[in-house]
Amino acid sequence: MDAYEIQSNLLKALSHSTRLAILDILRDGEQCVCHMEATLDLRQAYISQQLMILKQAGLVETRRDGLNLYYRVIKPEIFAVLDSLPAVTGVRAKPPRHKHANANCPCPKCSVARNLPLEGVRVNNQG
Amino acid sequence: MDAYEIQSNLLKALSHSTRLAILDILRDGEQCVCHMEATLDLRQAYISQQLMILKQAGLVETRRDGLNLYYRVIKPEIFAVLDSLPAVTGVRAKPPRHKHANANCPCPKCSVARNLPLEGVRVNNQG
DNA sequence: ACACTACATTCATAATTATGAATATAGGTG
DNA sequence: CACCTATATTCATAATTATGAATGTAGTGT
Repeated sequence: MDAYEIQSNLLKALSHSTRLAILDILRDGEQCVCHMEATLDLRQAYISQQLMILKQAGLVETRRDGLNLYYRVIKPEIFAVLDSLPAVTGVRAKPPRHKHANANCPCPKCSVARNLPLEGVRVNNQG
Repeated sequence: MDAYEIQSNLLKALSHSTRLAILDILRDGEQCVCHMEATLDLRQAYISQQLMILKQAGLVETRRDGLNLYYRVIKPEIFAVLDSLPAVTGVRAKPPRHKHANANCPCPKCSVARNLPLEGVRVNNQG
């Protein structure tokens, strides 16, 4: 496989809007699948498929913590690739933001972000 | 079409080894189709197809000069995209070089580069 | 061991892309 | 206008990708 094929394979792995969104989510560091599911509002199986493609391309890795699998980018250099696109296209995506209020993502990060009491802890309900 | 789709469309236009090679050829400025044909050793119709894809993606433009059509990149920013790839892949393609000695590309640039006498001009043949 | 949770995989098919072969066209020249 | 050259387009099909539906599996708690 010559250099151009290798580069084009990388580009193919990147050239999908869902995968671009996933990578943007991973800019802030590792995130679990359920987080992406809630953020992108897409089916879990679908996201998993896209994650597999990124994994096979050698762009992401996983870490298990209990039930949750956390994905992270292992080639931060791809962000330089992504960041070079707006100069060509003239558009810049604003990273998808998980609306914690509506989502019911059970992963630790989201529970905290949502400012919900942790299990077993109770705050006084006013109303 | 949202920003991610636009970006992924650009990436799709780039994610093909022949098109990457064509763009590298165009780094030095405009080139005619016959030049690419000789350089890449690919059929004319095939190259023309790839050029159409680059054109539809808004990356290249043409200029006619007599019989020859010269293609040039109109978004030099794409070179920044291409240049960001080696850091991820670890490989760097060396731009395809047209071997003037073997090729018989009739375009002006190539004739000159080959150091051949122009039409009608004769140098003394030794032998 | 059982049930549940978080995630992965397989299967099927629709959609798109890749690419060769053949043919068309536009511009130039005599 | 007839013909040549450089390039484009159309057609057909193989190959790949996209994506939903269904199902499988590993880890966790009881």
